[in-house]
Amino acid sequence: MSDLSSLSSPSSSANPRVRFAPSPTGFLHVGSARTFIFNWLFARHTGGAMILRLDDTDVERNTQQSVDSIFEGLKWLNLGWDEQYKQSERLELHGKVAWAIFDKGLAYRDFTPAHTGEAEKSGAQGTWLFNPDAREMPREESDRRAAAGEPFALRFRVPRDAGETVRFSDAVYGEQVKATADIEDFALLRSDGMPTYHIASCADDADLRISHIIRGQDHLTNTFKHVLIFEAAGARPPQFAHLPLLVAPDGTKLSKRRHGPVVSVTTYRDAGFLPEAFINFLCLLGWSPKNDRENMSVRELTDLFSLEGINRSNAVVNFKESPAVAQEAGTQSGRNHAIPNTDEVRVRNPLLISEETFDPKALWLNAEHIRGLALQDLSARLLPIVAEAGFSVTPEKILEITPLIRERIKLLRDVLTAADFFLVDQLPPYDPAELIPQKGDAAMALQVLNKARAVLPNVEFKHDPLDHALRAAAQELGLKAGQMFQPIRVAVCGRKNAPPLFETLQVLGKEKTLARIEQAMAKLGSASV
RNA sequence: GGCGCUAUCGUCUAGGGGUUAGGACGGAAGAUUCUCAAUCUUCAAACCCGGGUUCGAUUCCCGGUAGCGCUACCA
Repeated sequence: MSDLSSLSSPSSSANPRVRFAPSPTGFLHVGSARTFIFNWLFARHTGGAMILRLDDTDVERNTQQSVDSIFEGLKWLNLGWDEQYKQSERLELHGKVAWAIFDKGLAYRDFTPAHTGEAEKSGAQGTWLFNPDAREMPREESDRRAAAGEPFALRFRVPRDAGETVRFSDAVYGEQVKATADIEDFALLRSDGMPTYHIASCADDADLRISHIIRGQDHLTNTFKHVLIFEAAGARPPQFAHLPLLVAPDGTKLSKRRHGPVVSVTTYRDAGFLPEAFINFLCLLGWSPKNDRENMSVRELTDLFSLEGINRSNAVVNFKESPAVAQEAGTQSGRNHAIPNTDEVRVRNPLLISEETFDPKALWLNAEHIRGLALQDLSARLLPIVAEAGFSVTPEKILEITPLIRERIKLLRDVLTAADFFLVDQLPPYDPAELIPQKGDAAMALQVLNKARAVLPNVEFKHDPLDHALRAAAQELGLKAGQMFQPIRVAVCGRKNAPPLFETLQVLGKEKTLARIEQAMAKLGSASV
């Protein structure tokens, strides 16, 4: 009954079944997100099923906060999944499979106390394979000590015959072979009875009829152990596909502590990335459609995705370490770098992340996707951001503003800085000198504004009439168009860099425009006296 | 230390025994425009090192080096 052979041979025509199996011990980071995405893409491309499984057998380190963070991130990705499981609710299965392996003589009890860890970890560590005393312990003695209540771990009895090998074929890395002589007798069950990752994962993969395991390359060498487990449990190993790892610019693996919030999915969300752009970006790290396409929708990615397009070398997420993080890392070097809460603080202040922190390509792709969005769609995504920032604007107003900023923002949150002057009643203070046009002086600025104030009340606030009126005005004053437009632009926007003038005035409206021109003139007057 | 994986512009990548080694981001310059963007054009920028195989290697093989991973009763 506990043998998995009956469970594990789906008919060959069955649709693929893949899983994403995060362990809730931290925030959902970009590497995990990419693994999820590749699995999802593979499932959708092949018409298979996507399964989400929480690998939560490490009760010590699991947190609800982490579970929440994972779901939060996945929800934002908006891809979904078909089935959902939790390993902690499947412990019985794991135990059964482990003991079935034991019953076949392929596992044994090890009464040696657990390693305390660090001691033999660094440097001089030899190649530990197993404790002969435990491995060779007669079954009677083992049973007796277990019956007496002595704690033990259950270990896999890795074959030790000379020349024996374990092999599997990886869809990305090709044929893999390893001598069993190089594989230690790994644990299946801990002394508290809880399953280890290896047995829980394999038992579930077999039971859930997972056909393809697509996961990070950090599991490549673990896979030999897993093949051993599958075979011992009488299950056929699934197809494996290992993904190259995502690493930081310094080549080390992504870590919240070292690299800050840029490795957390929700940071991208909060900074105003479009989920489809973020997905697009992640797909380009370690995978290529091989046709020079870069900007792709989720639909296109699904069509194009294949395991063959995955490459084998680690990819750098080219972010910049934020100054705060870098500085702190410097301060901490050589110390025990265990400052709690700092991660949390940064994660809760996503706005501290400056645009330059992100991988420039991610930013570019986001801008591309933003430009590709329909106006209605974009404005609908902008609205909540504006509202959350405390501005009360109507959807109609945002819709009017959207085309003016669409080509000028890289992140959704940029709406707050790109369209600020549409949103506020009172312009924040600015330097009156900004009002002075090229090759002009304060008098010219005043002259321009004065003219505008005279002309504008009688103009219809639409692009063309404004265009004609203001160009005519410039001509009358003997000024270049640019010299005419700049003082007005600064008067209404509070800065030189802004969307095209006529559209801006149209959206702003006559009343506000005239009021701001008035204020600008006052500023100039008081500044020059 | 042992075992494994990897190596093309700064970054993501395409390619592959003979190529001007392609694309993209970023950078630089220019065009355009009422500023800023967007857009367009152009430029700079790479096959880790050493052997071997070969008429010919960046490509295939071996070695080195480097990076990464695994080496837990973490996952």
